[in-house]
Amino acid sequence: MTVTSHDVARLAGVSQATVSRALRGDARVQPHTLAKVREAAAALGYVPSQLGRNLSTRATHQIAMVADVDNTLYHQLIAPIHDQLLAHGYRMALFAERGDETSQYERLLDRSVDGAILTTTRLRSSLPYDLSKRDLPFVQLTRFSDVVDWHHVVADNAAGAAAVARLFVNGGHSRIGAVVGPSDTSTARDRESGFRTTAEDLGVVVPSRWVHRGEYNYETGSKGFRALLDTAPNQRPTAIFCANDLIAVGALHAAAELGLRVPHDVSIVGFDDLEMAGWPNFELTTVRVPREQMARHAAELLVQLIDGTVPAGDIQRLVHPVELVLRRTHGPPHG
Amino acid sequence: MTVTSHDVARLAGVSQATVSRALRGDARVQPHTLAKVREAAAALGYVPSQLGRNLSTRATHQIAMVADVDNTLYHQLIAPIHDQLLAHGYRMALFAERGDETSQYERLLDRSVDGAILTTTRLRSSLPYDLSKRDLPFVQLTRFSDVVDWHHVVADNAAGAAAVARLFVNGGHSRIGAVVGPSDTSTARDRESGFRTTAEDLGVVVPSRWVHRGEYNYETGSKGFRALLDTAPNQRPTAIFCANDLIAVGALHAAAELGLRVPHDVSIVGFDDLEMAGWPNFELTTVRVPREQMARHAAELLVQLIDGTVPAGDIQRLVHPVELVLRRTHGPPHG
DNA sequence: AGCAGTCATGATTACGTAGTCACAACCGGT
DNA sequence: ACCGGTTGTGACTACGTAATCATGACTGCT
Repeated sequence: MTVTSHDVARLAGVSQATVSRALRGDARVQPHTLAKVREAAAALGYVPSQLGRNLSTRATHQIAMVADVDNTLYHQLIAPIHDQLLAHGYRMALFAERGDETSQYERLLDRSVDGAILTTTRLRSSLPYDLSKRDLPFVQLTRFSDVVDWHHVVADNAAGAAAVARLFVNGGHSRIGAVVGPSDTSTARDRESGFRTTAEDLGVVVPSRWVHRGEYNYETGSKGFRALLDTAPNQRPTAIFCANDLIAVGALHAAAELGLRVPHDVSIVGFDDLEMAGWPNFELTTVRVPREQMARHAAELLVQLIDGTVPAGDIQRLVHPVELVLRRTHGPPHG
Repeated sequence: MTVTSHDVARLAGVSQATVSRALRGDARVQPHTLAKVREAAAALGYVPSQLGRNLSTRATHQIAMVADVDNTLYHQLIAPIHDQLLAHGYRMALFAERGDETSQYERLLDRSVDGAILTTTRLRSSLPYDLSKRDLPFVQLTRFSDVVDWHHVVADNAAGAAAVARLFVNGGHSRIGAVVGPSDTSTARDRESGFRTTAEDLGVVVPSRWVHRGEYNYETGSKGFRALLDTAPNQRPTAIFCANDLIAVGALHAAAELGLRVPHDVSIVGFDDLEMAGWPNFELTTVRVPREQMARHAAELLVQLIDGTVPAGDIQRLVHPVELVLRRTHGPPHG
């Protein structure tokens, strides 16, 4: 049924080994032989079996991308990683995060992938620890685990959040709040603490009642904004730091529904600089995270870990600088 | 280095074959033996190699998802397909569409995937034809090729577009235009012709100068809208059908920048009903495509083609009904 | 011309699993 | 006690490739 290298060998009148060598471009095969093999392969429509190749070389040239497929942000990481890996001859298998870490575990260790990029790691995830014990090359992207010190590529979340705090306080705000992400992620921790400690250093305390916490999504922004703003004007913050742009968009919509003008009544600043942040109807002031660059960097690092260019023990902790992008959702406080 | 079933066999004092049977739950192994094997496997941290399994069974339980990773719409197909496949024990490998069809070809035929879902097929793509010749099970999702009649799961694009035409014409519009997708896709063809023929049947001709064509993205919407609307009020259409929501969003922003009120000055209707279409700042009238249902349907069909429940020759042409969603971007013409 | 060295190719084997076949132990019926 | 049948397990092999090792032909040097 399936055409194998043996079939090609038979037709070309050579051995299977020669077919294998010829089609992989081994320099040792005679031009004449090469031509015969190529011709036979083409005549039979031969495509080398990746399965045989995988088993023989103990490498699949496939890497696992563990991501949250419901979240826009991760989609934007997928494309650059895919391309970068492809440039090195690797394919991408997508492993959606669905809460159950144990199910990932076996699938990552069954030799069907040469390495992995983890993007949904929580602070107390043991998956990174387990994988490191088993010598599976992997890189944590955007977030990392506290359980084991391991390679990661992240944004300078603390610095970005600090820049927002300075923007607010230096802009004259003294009543500031935040809608932050889940506390078991390194991004949420670093963004929240970077924001709060910097504000405090500048003399403005962010009270806990003005910090709303939730998942990184639209709904958190919408609900969180209402929780902080739906009260008397003198009881509420005049500036809100949203821990990512999805939250900020939810907050913007909630503001519109509450009849609050942005930035006149309340300043809203996001984080990530998703494409939509720049759209005319948002013009969201936010912190630009060099996602594409980070994604490529992570893919590159992973490939180097796999081929041994970077030894697994030489832990890479790559922090990419971020940049405050000033648009139209921030301003001085009024009233 | 790697722990194999032979290692487990040695420790448990049984044969490799018994290990294989025991861990796959074969009923023929004695409870006593099963316990021994399980214990040995756990002690060694044994994980069955997917590579060995793949080669032995000639199945990978992995399917290829060929998609345009730069397009939001496809991201929303990925999650449901992923989950549906996972429920049947299949993984998903992501193959980004990067123009070069020949490169996909080999990667789909090297036995590393059991089947494929194609979402970026163009009308004259020969890939579906080639794959069908090679007996690779696959399903076309959202779009299909004209080159070969093959399984596909699509929305009723013509009916959806016809509903928009009726909405416009019955709502009193007599000057209507459209911003449509690339002419080499079945979606663009069916949406455009459904719209134009229905409008004509109702007595309103859509002139070619009011039909702008481009890729399915924001920029097409923005440019196309300007091309049709940036002229004297009596020279321009009062209603625009956008062939998808991304185009509609681009059009909405262009309208805002041109100072045109929607729907007072111009009605804008999209297609797809992306999540953002319902956001408070858009409230886009559009045609709802049951993406999730279609995606699951395609995944289900593919699994059935692979396991033979549906014979490859029994071509499935599944057309999902669509629904007009009336929001705030359509209305009667003024002036 | 003889010999070490190179080169192209073939023969054989490994990779890790699952499937086939063989076999020994045991069963119950006569 | 003999025999056909069942049952659990082991031995062996296939899957398709790449790597290792072997071999015979040829090269260039003396």
